[in-house]
Formats: sequence, C-alpha cells, structure tokens
Amino acid sequence: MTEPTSAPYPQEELLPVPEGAARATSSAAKGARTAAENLPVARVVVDTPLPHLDRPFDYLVPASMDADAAPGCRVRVRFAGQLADGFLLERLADSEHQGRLAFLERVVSPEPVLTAEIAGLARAVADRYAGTLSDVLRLAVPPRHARVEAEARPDAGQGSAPEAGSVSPVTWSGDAWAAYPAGERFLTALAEGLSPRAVWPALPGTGEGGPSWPRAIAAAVRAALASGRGAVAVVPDGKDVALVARALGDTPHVAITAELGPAERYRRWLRILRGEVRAVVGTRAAAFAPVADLGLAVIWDDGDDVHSDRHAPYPHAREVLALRAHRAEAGMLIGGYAVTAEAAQLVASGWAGPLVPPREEVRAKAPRVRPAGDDAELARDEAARAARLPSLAWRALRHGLETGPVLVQVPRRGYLPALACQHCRAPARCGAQRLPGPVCSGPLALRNGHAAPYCRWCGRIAGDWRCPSCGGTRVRAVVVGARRTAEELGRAFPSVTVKTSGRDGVLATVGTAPALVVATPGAEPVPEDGYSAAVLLDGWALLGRPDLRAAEEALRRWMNAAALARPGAEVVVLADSAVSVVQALLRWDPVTFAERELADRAELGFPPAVRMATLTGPPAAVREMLADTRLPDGAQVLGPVPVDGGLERAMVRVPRDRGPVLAKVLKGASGVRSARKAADVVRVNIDPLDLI
DNA sequence: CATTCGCGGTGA
DNA sequence: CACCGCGAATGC
Repeated sequence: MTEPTSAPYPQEELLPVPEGAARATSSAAKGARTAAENLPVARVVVDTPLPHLDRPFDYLVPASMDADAAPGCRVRVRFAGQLADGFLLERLADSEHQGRLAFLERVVSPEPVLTAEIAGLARAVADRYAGTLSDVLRLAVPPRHARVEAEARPDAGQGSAPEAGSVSPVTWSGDAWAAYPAGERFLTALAEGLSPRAVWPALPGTGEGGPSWPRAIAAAVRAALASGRGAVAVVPDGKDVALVARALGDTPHVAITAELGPAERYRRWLRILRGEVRAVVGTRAAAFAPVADLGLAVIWDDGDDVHSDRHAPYPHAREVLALRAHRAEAGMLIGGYAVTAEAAQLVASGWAGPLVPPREEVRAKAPRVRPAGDDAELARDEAARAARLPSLAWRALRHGLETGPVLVQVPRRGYLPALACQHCRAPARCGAQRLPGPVCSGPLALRNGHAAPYCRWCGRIAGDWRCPSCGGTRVRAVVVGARRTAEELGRAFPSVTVKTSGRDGVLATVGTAPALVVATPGAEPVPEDGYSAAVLLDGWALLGRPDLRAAEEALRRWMNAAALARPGAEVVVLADSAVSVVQALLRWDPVTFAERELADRAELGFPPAVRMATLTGPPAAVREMLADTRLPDGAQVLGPVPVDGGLERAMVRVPRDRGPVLAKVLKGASGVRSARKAADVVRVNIDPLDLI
C-alpha cells in the first residue's frame, strides 16, 4: 500500500527502460525495472504446499540483483498476488513461459544454500514419496539465521577459514574392522575413491571404551575422507551422535543434532556448505547435509523408527541416503545389530553387499541368551514372584550384580492391544483371500459389542478364524503394561541402586558399579564396561503388537539391549524359544532372520517386497480419491477401513517397479483435490512404517 | 490459498 | 447491453 521510505531503490531502477524489454506489470509504484543483461531468467521453486504447483516458475532478474541472484540462493517472489519464499534453481537466457514474467522481488541472501546435488536429491525424494519439492526442501535446508550467516562470510574478515579437510591429509586404519573378513577391502575401496555399498550386521559386545560400532563408523568415514571426498553418518539420536563424534576424535567433523538450537545448528550447517568440513554425523536431517563430493553415506540402526521423518512426505533416512549414494555415486554403509527387511532387500537385489562377521567372532562377542517362556518356573523370592520374574531371570540378575551393572528392559507404554491365539499366542492375522493377490494378513481386533474379531486392514469379520500355527480357534487379548513389573523389581533387590532411563529422562551412561538399570527400548544407558547380565522383559508385549514389523522390531530391540552386555554375559529373554524370532536372538543370527522376514513379506505382499501407499482421511474423501485415481496395472486396494478420529484408511499395493508410477498418480490425484477446495485432506504415505 | 477468469443471469 | 456474482481455473 504505502511506499517504503526507509529503503531507497538502487540507481538502476531509476534509469529509463529500453523499449521492448519485459517489464513487471504491477511495478508502476516502484518505478520501471530492467532485467539483467546476462541470463535474465531465474528458475525458482516457490514455497507452497500445493501439490499441483510443484514445478519451477520463471522470473526476471532485475539488473540490480544480477550479482546476488546466484543458483541456490533464497529469493522472495510475488506469487499469485502474494509474496512467497523460494529458491533460485538456475539462471537461463530465456523462458518457455508464454505470458509475461514478473521480476524477483528480492534476493533474501546471496548464500547459495541449495546446491545442485541437494536440489536433485530433494526432487528424487519428493517423487519417491508422492510429496512436493517444497516440503522436502523444508527438511533439507535449515531456516536462515541472518546473524550467523553474516558472522563468517568466507570473504569477510582477515584470511580465509582453514580448509580442515584438505590441509592435513586424513589417515585411516582398518583396525576397527579387523574382525570382518571383508572389512579391509571395504575401507581400501573407499580410500581409493571407489564406492562400495554394504549391509553391516555389527558384532555385539561392549568392553572398555563402550561399544565398538562408533569406532567402525569413524574408520569408514576416515577412509572416505582419505580419498578426498566427504562423508555423512546418520544415527538415531543425540546419544549416538555423541558416541560417533567421540570416535572421530580429531578427525575434522561437525555433529548436528536437534538440541543445538537454530543458531548453532545453522552455523555448523554453513561450515559444511562452505566446504570447511567434509565429515558430518547427525540425526535424520543430516542425510541432506550439503557435503560436497560425497564419498560415503552411513546409517546406523536403520530399523529405528526415528529415522522416518515426522513431516510430509515422511521420508526415511535410509531411503534418502540410498537415493543420495546412488545419485552421487558414493559408497554406503547400512549398519546395526539387527538387519531390516529393507536392508536384506538391498543385498538380495545386488545393490549392496554383505559385510558380515564370521560365526566364531559372533560366538566370542555375543552374550549367552536364554529363553524363559510362559511356563517358566517363577522365582521363589516373594518380591520377584510378585513381579512375575522367572527364577532363571532372577538368578541371572543376582549373579550379574556381583560384578557390575545389570540391565532390565521393560516395554514402553502405549502399545495397542492386540489379539493372539489363545493357545499358542501367535498374533492373530486376517486370512481373507484377495484374488488374485495374497491373503490380507492384517491384524485382528475386537470391536465393542461384537463377538467375532475383525480385520483392522480389510475390515472383514473373521468369524471362522483358525490359528495357522496350532489350529486353535479362540483368540485372546495380549495384555500389556509391564511397567509395574519394573517397579516391583526394585523390591526384589532391596539393597541395590536402581537407575531408570526412559522416554522422559534418558540416562546416557552407567559406570562399572553394581546397579539395577531399568530402561525402555532405545533408552538403554551405554555401560562403561558392559552389563554383566540383562533381562528382556517385554517379550509378548513386543511380539503381540498388531504391527507388520512386530517380530523385526522385537529382535532389533532385544539385540540393541543384549549387545550392551559383556561377551558371554547371561541374558534372559521372556519369550518362548519355539518362536523363530526368539531363535534368531539365541543364535545371534540377524541375517537369516531378515532374509526370512523378506521372504515372508514377499509372500504376504508387504514392503519392501512390494510398494505400498496408505491414504488416510475423511471416509468420503478417501473413496473419492480412490475413484479419481488411475492406479497402475496390478494395483490392489485394501479397505478402506475405519481408523482413529473418524477417519478411514485405504491401502494400495503395487509391484516394486510400479512404485514410481503409483507415487506419481497419487500426487496427481492429491493435486486435483487441492486445486479444488477439497478441505478434507487425504494424507498419502508411501511405505509407512506403521502398517497397523 | 488468493486472485483472476468467464459464463450466465439480471435489471435498466 | 452493461454489470454483477459465483464457480472454475490458475498461479511465472
């Protein structure tokens, strides 16, 4: 409305406009502007949440902004009558747009924050997840912090920042990988500038100096740095970032976590962008860190659901890094004590190779795991009896407490109640045959007032249910909530210090003194010298979850806890040894388990064997969207079924090679919906983790 | 979402 | 025949 008085226009804008030059339509109040002589067109990705506007738009670069308007910089543009933020993708000689171009409103900062590599990666991630480029860029490029950006411009101040990565040559050693036959070869390849890709089931065990995996990751990072390239390592949480950062020692690197705060976070991110450091360790957002000339991408414990972003389009750090390594021709290391079906799929397809330890190393490093099933004899001790602690577990803890800290893993609150076979406790799944596809296999649940269970996926009433394992015909609810058990444990060992670590209040480490450490999965404190015993209390709570990944997740959590025990220490798991996932733990064999899990998923028709999308929203909207979408051939629709909040959810599955088409049509459909004023939004999620 | 476009209705 | 209004289309 009113003319700004504090910001005088640059001289150029007052000069007369040459006849025929493009001019902004609404710039009368601002005076005429001339376009830059060289490459006057700026291709801009505009920050808008609307899927149908997910493409670049062309603007004219005013001569006054010619120098600043470099590819990758942040700009402000007039878009649909409003000012909007955007990134300048490239400068062009002319535009394909027929109509008249508007001028850039402002170059927010000349800092080229969006590199070509990250722009391409973000586009690929958006396509893979049926999301928009803007949505992904919000995850990939941190918000600007003007003061931080100004405080250390490379050309400001005296001298330039030391190029830490290139000044002192990085040396590397294969010591941390000595136990792996292929380890040396993997590191040598990285150091020579090659790009090996591996799935790495890490050896368990922790001794002095804590667990060994951070040192192995640090060694791989150094090998990549030695080739003159950069490296990115993504780990689940701040505790693990600290472990890897410590293992990197004086190898130049930056650690990026959420707790840093916007200023420090942006400061470190800029150091990466400006090439002052080439090694990054951080949580999931670090997967997009603008490391130049990437040589290695690492992800640790890719089964942890914190690797999946909580914002649309919900990309998973493993997928982001795999796309990135593939596009940048970088190496990749997918590590963890357990192995996900997705990682097994990457090996099965030949994209990655196995980097496995030999059996004898596993035997030497793993704890002794013993099962205590349902029928196990309860401890004689009265307090332990009250906690329903089997005598086997009680003895292990008591014995362990003589030489150090012991770990008790208890389930987290908030698991959904599920149904299991009353006789053998196998999770009850839907047996509906969907011709020509596989059986539904959704989890069964009971609805208020109905005697027969129904399927949470396809909605079918399963009146004729029969357990595939034992032939039983009756189901029962799996009881959860063993938290009280943990409290009662304290009473079973009255003279011992009890430490707890959970969601609220994570304890990072424990010392070597005897202590009873009660922790929920993922919050286990790292012991200075390993736990002398461990008891995994959450067997049925984990396995009974109505989740496709219940078994995989149980093994992952068990292994993550058990790996913190000293080699040979006694670990007792409260689960039936007849169950194959328990067998995998006893034999410490994550690879065979993952391979079988992958085969099972193929048979049942679940990711990663197929590509799946869920559509969640108001019932009418979901049905409407399904009707409007031209799904690819061979697509199969399950549901929609009611979910929480009065919404419905449908699932669509297609063969893996139709994944890109599926994402494309779903994005097209949501584009049409958002263009109309369809207020009832349908959330699209590709390969979601929680296929309840 | 904000704005413009365009067709048909309406009233002088 | 000009103008209004609302739904559809568009966004550089």
